[in-house]
Amino acid sequence: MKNIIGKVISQGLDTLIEEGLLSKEAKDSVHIERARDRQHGDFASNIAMVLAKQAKMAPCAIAEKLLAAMPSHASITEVNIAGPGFINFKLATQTQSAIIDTVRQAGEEYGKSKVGAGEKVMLEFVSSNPTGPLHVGHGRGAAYGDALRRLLNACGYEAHAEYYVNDAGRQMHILAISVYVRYLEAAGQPASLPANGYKGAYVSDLGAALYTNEGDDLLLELATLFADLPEDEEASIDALISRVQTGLGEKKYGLVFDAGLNALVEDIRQDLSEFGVEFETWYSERSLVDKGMISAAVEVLKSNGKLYEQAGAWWFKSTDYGDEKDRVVLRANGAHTYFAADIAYHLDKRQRGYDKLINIWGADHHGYIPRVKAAFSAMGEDAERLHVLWVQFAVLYRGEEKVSMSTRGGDFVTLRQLREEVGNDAARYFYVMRKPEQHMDFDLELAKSQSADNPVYYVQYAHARVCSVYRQLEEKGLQPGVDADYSLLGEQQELDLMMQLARYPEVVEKAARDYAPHQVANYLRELATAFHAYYNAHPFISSEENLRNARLALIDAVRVVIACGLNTLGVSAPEAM
RNA sequence: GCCCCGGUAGCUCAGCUGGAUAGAGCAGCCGCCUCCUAAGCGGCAGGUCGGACGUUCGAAUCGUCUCCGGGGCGCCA
Repeated sequence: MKNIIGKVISQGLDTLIEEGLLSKEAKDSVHIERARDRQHGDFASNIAMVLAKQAKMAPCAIAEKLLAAMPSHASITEVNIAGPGFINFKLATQTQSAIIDTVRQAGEEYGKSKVGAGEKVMLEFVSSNPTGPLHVGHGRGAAYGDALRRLLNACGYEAHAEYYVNDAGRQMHILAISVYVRYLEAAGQPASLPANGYKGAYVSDLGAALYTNEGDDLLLELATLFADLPEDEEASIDALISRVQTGLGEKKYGLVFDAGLNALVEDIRQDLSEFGVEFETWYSERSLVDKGMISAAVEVLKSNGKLYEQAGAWWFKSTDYGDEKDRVVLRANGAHTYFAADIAYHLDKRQRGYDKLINIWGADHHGYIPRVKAAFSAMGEDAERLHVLWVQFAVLYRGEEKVSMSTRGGDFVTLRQLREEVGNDAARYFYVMRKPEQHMDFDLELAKSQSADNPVYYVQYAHARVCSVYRQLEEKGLQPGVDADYSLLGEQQELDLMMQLARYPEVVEKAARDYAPHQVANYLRELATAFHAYYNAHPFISSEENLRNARLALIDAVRVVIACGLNTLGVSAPEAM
């Protein structure tokens, strides 16, 4: 429809250009949008106002000349000039109603496009440290990342989801030590968890399970283990880690370490899977180390002249790329930093053939973005290929009270708890209905007690209502007709619905381009509103067969689009509620 | 101190590649089930788009400054 109008305007401009009123560049400025207000028609163009300056004419005067120069078209029933110089177009009903068949024929393919042209996209998200179960903050990243993947795939990209498992850092050793202390307790030993160890109940469960499996094999002399630990909390736990490591030896320590790691990764995987979020790959940080990829990456940077040595450490010149300060990649003690691993990881993503890399990080990591982009460039990659998006935290409230969230302290609401309370659909919709960079107040009391007010039900209800109408039809022994006369659909609500249906592919494309699934959620609410209004205003199962068939076809198209949209968000479209 | 994100109706938020009277949900008030699910619909009320200046025919939208809220600035991950 837009194309038709564009063509008409373009032809009109050609005439004016020939007459010397406008220059050839005028045609580059043609912009057509859907009219905001019904009264303005269906589409509008601001071309006359844009060209006013260049032509040294009043917008309305240009509009009038253009109007006279534009050829008529069967699909356009009305053209007029309004406001400061908008040209409004009204389309023929039969042109608009064609969308009904378009939608129904496309089915679940409706709205999909090929704009991505098969570009391989790596979407990395959640990637929470496997030191505890996912909490509601991670849920937002999961819902957002997965919706984005679905959106990109709908637009012809080949998007894969990856979870980067941080299984190589100090935090994992702290988890191991926490599990070990709980193991000792399970063995009846009077051990005590360091102040900054992981305190969640799941750690006790892991310790107890470890005792069940290994018995007394992993016991160490308590007196020497806990004697004379440094006063500083961090130093203390580091000392404890190294004592347990040497005391147990590599193999036994590995048992303890893996007991925590494997159980938690599996727990996270299952949690996400139940949430409808599946990852193509789970990428281990340790595997980067084991394959020597970190040293390889460091060597590349060294040979590119991007590293220098100072105070025994190797620094990356990220300031050359606009970062605030240079960053350490190899510490004085020889160990690589997390940053070094990340450099190798991003290089590996490219080497695995991904054209575009999208990372979704929590807001607490945003200061980290410049150095990663810097390193990416320094490796000879195009920084434009790397997009780092970040989601703001969901600040949790229980009524008026803010809920503190600390994984170490074990005081947090898990994603699983949230899902059980409000259900997957409500949780997912709630998460993605806000744009990611918006701070989000997540009131648990509200989500739990008033879950029926969640907008997801409003949209799902529209879908269920259409299904219900078709069930009613069947009960009355009627069949939806094959031939429907759409010219009977002239009611305002019917035209509104057709317009909404036609808009869906544009919404999907824009949402994918903006990395903004919330735009789909907003659209669905608008479509559902239009449907509910229609439902209340007009009976569908009317006695007049032609009208009935036309209306049934229209609402079936609505059902199809709602299902498409909900699916894009990872939310189900129930046939009954 | 520097950097990033937010500041739009009582509350939670859309709108932001400039465009016509600034939108939705919730909360409030008034109506609507002999009729396809009332998890619904119709109506009323509610706004200095944080503030100032600037750019423009036109600014919630762009620029500069400023105020408020949140976050980030490790040889942590």
